[in-house]
Amino acid sequence: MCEKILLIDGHSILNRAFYGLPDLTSPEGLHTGAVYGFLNILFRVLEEEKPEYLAVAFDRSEPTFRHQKYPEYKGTRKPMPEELKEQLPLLQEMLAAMGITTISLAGYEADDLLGTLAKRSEEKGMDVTVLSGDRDLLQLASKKTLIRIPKTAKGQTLIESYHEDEVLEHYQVTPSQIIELKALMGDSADNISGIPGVGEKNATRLIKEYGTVENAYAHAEEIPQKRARESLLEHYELAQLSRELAAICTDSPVEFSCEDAKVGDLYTKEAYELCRKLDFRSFLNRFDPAQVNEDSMEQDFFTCSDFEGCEALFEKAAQAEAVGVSLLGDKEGTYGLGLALNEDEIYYIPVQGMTTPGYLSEKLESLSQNTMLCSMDVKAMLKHIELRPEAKVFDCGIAAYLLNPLKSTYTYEELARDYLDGKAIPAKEELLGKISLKKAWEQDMPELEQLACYMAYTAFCVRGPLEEKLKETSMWKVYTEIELPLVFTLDSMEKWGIEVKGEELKNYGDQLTVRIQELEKLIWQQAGEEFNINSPKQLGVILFEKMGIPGGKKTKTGYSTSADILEKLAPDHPIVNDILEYRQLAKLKSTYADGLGAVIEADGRIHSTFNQTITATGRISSTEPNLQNIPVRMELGRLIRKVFVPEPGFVFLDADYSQIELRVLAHMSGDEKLIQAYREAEDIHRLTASQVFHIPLEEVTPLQRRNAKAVNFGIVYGISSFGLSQDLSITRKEAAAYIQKYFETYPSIKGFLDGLVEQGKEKGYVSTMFGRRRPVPELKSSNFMQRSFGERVAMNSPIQGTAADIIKIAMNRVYKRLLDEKLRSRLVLQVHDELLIETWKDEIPQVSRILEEEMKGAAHLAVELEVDMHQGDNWYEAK
DNA sequence: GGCCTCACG
DNA sequence: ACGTACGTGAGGCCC
Repeated sequence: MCEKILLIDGHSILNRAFYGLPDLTSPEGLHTGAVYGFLNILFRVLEEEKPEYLAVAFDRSEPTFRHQKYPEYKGTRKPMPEELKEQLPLLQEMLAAMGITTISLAGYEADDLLGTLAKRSEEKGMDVTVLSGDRDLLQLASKKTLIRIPKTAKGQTLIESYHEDEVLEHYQVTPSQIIELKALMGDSADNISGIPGVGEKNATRLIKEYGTVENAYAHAEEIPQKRARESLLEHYELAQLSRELAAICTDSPVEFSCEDAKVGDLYTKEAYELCRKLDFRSFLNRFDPAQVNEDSMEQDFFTCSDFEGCEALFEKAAQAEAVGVSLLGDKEGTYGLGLALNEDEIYYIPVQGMTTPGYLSEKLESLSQNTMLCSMDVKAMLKHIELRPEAKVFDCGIAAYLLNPLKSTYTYEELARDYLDGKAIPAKEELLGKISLKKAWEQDMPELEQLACYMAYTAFCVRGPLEEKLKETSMWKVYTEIELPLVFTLDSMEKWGIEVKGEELKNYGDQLTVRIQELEKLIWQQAGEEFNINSPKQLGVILFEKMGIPGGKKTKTGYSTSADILEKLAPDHPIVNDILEYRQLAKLKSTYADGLGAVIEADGRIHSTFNQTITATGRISSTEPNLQNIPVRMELGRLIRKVFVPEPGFVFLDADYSQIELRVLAHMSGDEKLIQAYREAEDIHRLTASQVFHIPLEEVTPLQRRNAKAVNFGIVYGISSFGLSQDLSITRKEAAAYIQKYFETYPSIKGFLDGLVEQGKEKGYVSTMFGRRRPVPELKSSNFMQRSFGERVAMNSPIQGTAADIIKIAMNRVYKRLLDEKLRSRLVLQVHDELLIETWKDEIPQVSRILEEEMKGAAHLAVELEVDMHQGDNWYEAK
C-alpha cells in the first residue's frame, strides 16, 4: 500500500459548509455553522480515506499571478458575507489546535497549492486525495489522485469521488480537458467567462471532438452548430484567456515538508476546549476523556452512605448560607443526592438503607428554611422532595434562561462553561452514555457519584455569577417576582393534572375511525388507486400528476398539499374536500383521541409538563401531552373538550383575557387613539374597521371587520404586507394600503414599532414591560430574510412577552390566594391567555372573585385588562 | 432525524 | 431580488 496524502481546499469547503447548512451561533455569539460543517466533512473524509498526511490550503488576500497577468481579472472568490468571514480565523484556530498543517502562499490561490502538492506527492509515489467544493479541481484527477467533492442531496451530504476514469465517465473528457471545457462554457462561480452561446453541451461536444480549444479553433469551419462556430471564431482570444485562468498551476514555489503534515492525534486538549467553547457538542465524544480532562475534580467528591455521616453532613450544610444540590431521579424513582457545601467539599448520598427518599426530602425541606438550595432545576426536584413555596431556592436553569432564552438546553456543563470562565466538566452523556439513571443506580455505577457531584458543584458555583448578571441586566425582579414563584405554581398544576374520561375518548376515536374509513374509500375511488393519504409525497403525485390538477410545486421536496393550497382547489375538485376532511379527522384521531388516551395515568388524570425555559418570548410550553393546543376552533374537534372533566363536587371555571396582546400594544405604544378605542369599544375589531375605513360603526360590514381583525393580528406579529396579503388572500398592494391606513389611524403605533426595531439593532435585544429580554441577533444579519425576521421578532416579542409576564403574575397570585385562603379549588391549566380552575362547588363565588381580581390586577395598563369567565361541568362547556 | 402538516394562543 | 406573518408541540412519512 502506498502512503496517502489528503489535501483540502480550505476556503471552498468552508464556503460550501456555510451555504449548505443552517448557521449556528456559539454561546459568545460567534457564527460557527460553517466551521462545524467543515469539521464534519473533514472527520468523514479522514475516516474514509485514512491518509498518513494532511494539509489544508487557503487563499491569500494579496493579488495572484493571475491578477498580474490579466489586469481585468477579479479573482475566483466571491466576496464573503461577514458571517462567513469571521469564521475563517476560527477555523484556522481549530486546525492549529488539532495540529493540522495549513498552507498558503502570496501570489497563488489555494487551488495552485493543491495542484502543486498533488503533483509532487504523486511523483513521490504517493496516493493523493484532494477535497474541494470546486469542480475546477477535477483537472487534477489521475490514476493516483482522487478528487472528492461534497454535495448536498436530500438534506444528506454525499461526497462524490473522481479518479481519472470517473471524470471521463461523467464529463466525457479527460481531467486535463476540464480546463478546455471551462474555457468554452465558463464558470460563474470561478469568474471565468467562457464564450457566449456555448453551454455545457456544446462545449463537451467540441472538446470530445477536437481535444483542445486550440484545435477546435483550427477546425472551426467544420463545426456544424452555427452559433457555436461563429462564437468561437469571434471570441477565440477570450477562450484562450479563460483557458489560462482556469488552468491550475502545478509548479508553484510552495514550501512544504511532508513530515510536518503527518496526521497526528487531532483530538488534543486545545481542540477539545475549543469545541466546548464553540458548543460543538456532537464532537466531544471523539475525545479521550482521560486526555482532555486533566484537571479532574474527582478528588473533591465523596460518597456518604452511612446514616451518621449524612446527619453530620446536613448539620454542616445548615451552617452554610447556600449549598448546591442535585437530585438524581426520574418518574420511576429517586436514586441519590449531590450536595456541594462549597467549591471543594462535594458529597453524594445514594438512596439506600436508611437514606430513603423520604429522609432526603425531610432533610432538604428543613435545610431550605435557612440555607439556599441552589439547583439546576427546582421543579424537577420538587417531584422527589416536598418544599413549600417559601423555601429558599435558587434555580440555575431559569436564571440562565432569562439571561439567554434562545438556547435549547440549560445543562450543568453548559452553565459551567458559560458562567465559570469556560470551565470544562463532563456532561451527563459523557458519564453515563445512554444508560438510564435507574440502570446506573441498580448497578451502583461510580459515574452516578460524579454526575451528582458535578451537578451540585455547578449549581453552587454558578449561582453568584447568575445573580450578578440578572441584576446587571435588570432582570432580577423578573426572576424573583415572576419566574421563581412560578416554579411552585407550575409544579402544583402538574401534580394536580386534569381528569380525562378515557372511555368517552375511546368512543370518540372509534366514531372518527368509521368516518375516516369511509373517506379513505371515497378518496381512493376518485383517485383510481389505493395510496397512503397521510403521505404528502404520494398525495402530491396523485393530485398534481395523475389527476392533473393545476397547483404546481412549492416545497423543496415536492408539491405542497397544505390546507391553504388545497382549499383554493376545493371548488373545482370534489376529492380535495374529502382529503381536507380526512386530514382533519386523522389529526383528531392520532394526536388527540389516541394521543391523549395513551397518557392518562392511573389516577384517571393527565399530568402534562409545563416547561418554563423553552420559548424565546417568555411564554410557557406544555409537553407530554401538549394541553395548550386542544382543538377549539372547529366544532368537531372542540367536542374533545367534553372529556376533560372536574372531579365530582367540582366545576371548571375558565377565565381568559380579552385581546391581551392588543391591549398591551395600546399601553406600550401609548397611542391615545387606540387607548381611547379600548375605553369605549365593545368590539375592537369593528371599531378598528370603522376608524380605518372612515365609516360609522353601524355600517362596518363583516368583511371589513374581518380585514381589520387580520390587520390587528398582523400588527402584533410584526406586520408585513406579504404576510397580511397571504392571510387575507389579497394582493400585497392592497395589504400595504391597509397597513398604511392603520398607521394613519393610530399614529403612535408606527413610531413605537420602529422604535422597537431601532432598540433591537442598537442594544441587540428587546424587552418586555417587566424587563424580560429577548436577544435579536438576526437584526445584524446580512441576509435580507433573516434581517426581516429579526425586525418582526423585535416588534412581536415585547408584546407577546409582556402578555406572558402578565398571566404569569396572575397565575402566581391566584395560586397564592387559593393556598392562603385554604381553598380546595386548584389551578390546573394555563393556555397563554386563559386559566382553568377546578373549583370546589361551594367556592365558586370566591374563586370567581379571585380570578377576576388577580387577573385584572396583575398589571396596571392604560387600558383595562378585561377577563371573560365561564363555568361548566367540562372544558367544552366552560369555554 | 428532517420535513410536512396541523392543533392552539 | 431575496420569499415571510409571531410563539409553540406532536404525529406520520421517509431517508
